Amino acid sequence: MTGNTDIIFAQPLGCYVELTYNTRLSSIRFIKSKNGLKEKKTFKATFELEQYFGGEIKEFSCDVDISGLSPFTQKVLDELRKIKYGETITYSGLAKRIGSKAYRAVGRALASNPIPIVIPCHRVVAKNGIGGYSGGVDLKKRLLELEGLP
DNA sequence: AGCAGGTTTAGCG
DNA sequence: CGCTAAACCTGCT
Repeated sequence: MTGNTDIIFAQPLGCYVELTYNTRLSSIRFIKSKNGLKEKKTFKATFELEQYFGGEIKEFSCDVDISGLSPFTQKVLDELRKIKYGETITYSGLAKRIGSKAYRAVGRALASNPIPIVIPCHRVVAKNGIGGYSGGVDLKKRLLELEGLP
């Protein structure tokens, strides 16, 4: 693998974001380092992400590569991408959408989601609270606020 | 096989 | 009202 990566600074989150590409966008990760990293923008999705953070766009048009994940997980993530900007859904609600009541398994699927934000796992909240998040609940809150949610 | 996970719901103090 | 306990389903070790 060539390991093509882009890096941008996400103002609303207060941290850097690293995007990894293969043939498609394959993974996103958050970098908490305070040291000055160089922003690098070469792929379309990178610009989209930057525009998203700036509130200029609400949806992503780029495709993602989740072929390495299990069928159930892919199904969950695929369904999750249909959740629109500014909307939220509960773990059980999402499970119901794919014809299952495995809300616990849904949480697991989201935890193994390689591409947060583009696959809006932050829009999935617990029925009685905000729920959890791979990159930290604090990060999740900021993402929700960015979309105008309490 | 067994365990743990980004939950949920019901039951008690 | 806040907390503990058991249950559901999947992916991993």
